Amino acid sequence: MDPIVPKNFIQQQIVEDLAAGKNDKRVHTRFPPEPNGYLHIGHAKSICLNFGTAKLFGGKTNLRFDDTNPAKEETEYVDSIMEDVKWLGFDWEERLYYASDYFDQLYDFAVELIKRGKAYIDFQNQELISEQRGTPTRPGTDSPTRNSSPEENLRIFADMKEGKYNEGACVLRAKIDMASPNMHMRDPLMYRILKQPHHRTGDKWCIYPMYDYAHGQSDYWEGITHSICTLEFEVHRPLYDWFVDELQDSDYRPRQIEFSRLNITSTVMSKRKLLQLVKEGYVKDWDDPRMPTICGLRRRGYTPESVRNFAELVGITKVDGVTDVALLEFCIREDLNKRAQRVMCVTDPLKIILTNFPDDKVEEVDAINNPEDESMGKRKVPFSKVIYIEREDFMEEPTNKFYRLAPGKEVRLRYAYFIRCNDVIKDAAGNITELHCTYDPETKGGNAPDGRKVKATLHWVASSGALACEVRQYDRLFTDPDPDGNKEKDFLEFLNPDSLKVIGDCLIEPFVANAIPLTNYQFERLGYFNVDPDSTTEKLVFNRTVSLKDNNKK
RNA sequence: UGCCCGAUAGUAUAAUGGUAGUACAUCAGACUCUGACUCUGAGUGUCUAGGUUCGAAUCCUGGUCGGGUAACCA
Repeated sequence: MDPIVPKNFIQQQIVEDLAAGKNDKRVHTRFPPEPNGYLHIGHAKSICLNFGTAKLFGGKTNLRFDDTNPAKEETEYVDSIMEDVKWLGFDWEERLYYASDYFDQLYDFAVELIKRGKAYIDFQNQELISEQRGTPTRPGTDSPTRNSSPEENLRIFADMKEGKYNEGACVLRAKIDMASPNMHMRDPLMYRILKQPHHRTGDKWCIYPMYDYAHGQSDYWEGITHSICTLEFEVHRPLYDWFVDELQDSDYRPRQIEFSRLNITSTVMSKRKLLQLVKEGYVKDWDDPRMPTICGLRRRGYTPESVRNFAELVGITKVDGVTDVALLEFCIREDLNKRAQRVMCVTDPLKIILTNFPDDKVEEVDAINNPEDESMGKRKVPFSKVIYIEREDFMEEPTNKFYRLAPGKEVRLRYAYFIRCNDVIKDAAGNITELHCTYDPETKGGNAPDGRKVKATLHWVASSGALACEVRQYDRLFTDPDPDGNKEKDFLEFLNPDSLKVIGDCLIEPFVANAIPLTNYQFERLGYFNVDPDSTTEKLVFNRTVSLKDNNKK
C-alpha cells in the first residue's frame, strides 16, 4: 500500500503517464542489447533502470536482442549477455526476444508502407544518397525514384528480398521530409541488402531492417510502454514516433525516454574501444579484471549487490557527466566489509625469528572471521617460531608518524602475541634478510595482563602451515581520469603500464587451502581479494578487488 | 554553424514558485587487536545578464559553455 516514490525523472514521467491512464496503466520496459560485444557497467546502469523501474510499478521487463546487423553479431555475445544479466540478479522470465523474431512482420509492414506510398526503393549508391541528404543548413533533394509508383516499388522490394540484387544495389527508404531540420527525417533507410548469414535466421534473409525501423516496431509488438534509451537517440525520437504513428491501431502507444549514459573516470566505456583493448592484447580478454565489463568486474571480485547499489547511487538524469571511480570502489568496500571472510596474507614477506619461542612448537590462535558479522564465527591460525610480516611494516629508522615495527619497538601480531624487535640481520649488500624478535608469552591472544598498549597491530603468517600464493594487484587501466577527453592523443597513450602487478611469492594462512574461485576475502590490512578462476590447489591465485581505504599519512 | 539536449560544492545527484539537502571525495577529531570499519565535525555550490513575482535553482528572454546529431551501425 506504500505510495510509489519515483527515484528519477523517468519514473516521475511514468507516474504522470499512469495518472493520465495511458496504456491501461501498464508499465512494460525492455533491455535491448545488440549482441556485438560484452556488457559493461554502463549497461548495468541501464539494466538496473529498466528492470528496477518495471518492478517499482509492478510491471515487466523483456530481454530483447537487437540483432538486425548480421555482420557484427554473434551467438557468443548472446550467451555472455544472458549470463551477465542473470548474474546481476534480474530475470526476464519467459520474455526472451530477438528483433530477428520480427523479420517477417517487419517485412510485411514495409510492404504496407510501400502500398501507402510512404516508402520507396532507391537505386542510388551510398555517396549519392548521402550527398542528396543535404546539410544541416541546406535542405536535401529528392531521389529520382522518390515518387515511383507503389506497384513498381512493391515489385522491386520483392526482388530485393529474393536476392536478385547485389549488396548495395538498392535500399528501401521511408518517404518523410527531405527538408526536415532533423537529418534523421530526411527519408531514412529502412532496409539494406546484406548477403550475410544471420546468427538466428541463417540464410533466410538477404535484406535486413535498420535500427530505426526495427526498434520501435519491436517495442510496439511486445507491448512496451516505456522505451528507455540513451541520449544519442534523442534526435531519433521523431522518427520513432513517425513509425509508431503508421503502426498504431489502438490507444496503446510506446514512448521513448532518454537518459545519459554512464561514464567513469580512468576507464573507457565504448564497445569499440573495449573490443580494441581485447583484440590488440592490451588486456587478456573481455573478463580481464581491469575491464569495466560485467564479466571483468565479476572476475575482479565485485558482487552483484555492489554493482546494483552503484547503479542506484549514480542516479538517472540527462546530464552528460563522469562518475568518479571512487564511488564504485566505495560500493564494493561497503558490501564486502559486511560479508567478506577475513584472512591474513603477506605479499612481501619479511622473515622474523622469535628467539624465545620453542623450536618445534606450533600453537593455534583464535581469529575472528568477520568482526562485522559475529555469526561467521572463529577459526584457528597456526603460530610458530618463524613467522613473516609485511616488509613495509618494518622500518629500521622509523619516521615520527611510523608506529609499526622498528628496532626496540613492540607491536602486536594480530590475534597472537606482542613481539619486540631486538636484532636486524642483513646480507653483505646491506639488505635486511630477517629480524630477531622476542615474543611475550603473557600476551597470548593479543592483550597484555599488565594493561600496556601497543600502537600497531600487524598481520602475519607463520611458516608452519603457510601456503604460497600468487596475488594480482590491479590499478586503474588508464593514467588519465579522462582517457577519451584528449583530441590530440589516442586513448591508448594513457594506458597505465602498472595496471597489473603479479606478485608470485606471497604467503597465506592455511584456512584458504580449498578456496573456491570467485570467493571474496578480506586480507587483513591489505584489501579485498577474491580467488581467480586460474587458481589451482597447487597454486592459489588471488585478485585484488580493491585496497582498504588508506588514511596513512606518512 | 541548422536542429535537439543539458548546466546546482571537486564529482554525482535532490529540491518541480517558499529554509539549497544527500552521497562519494577531501580535511580535522573520537574510537579501535585491521592506520580498516564506525561515529562526530568542517569547508566548498544554483553558468551569466535581464525579466515575471511578495518570493526564482525552479517560469520567460538573450548570452556563454558543454554534449548529441548529417552510418546501407546500434
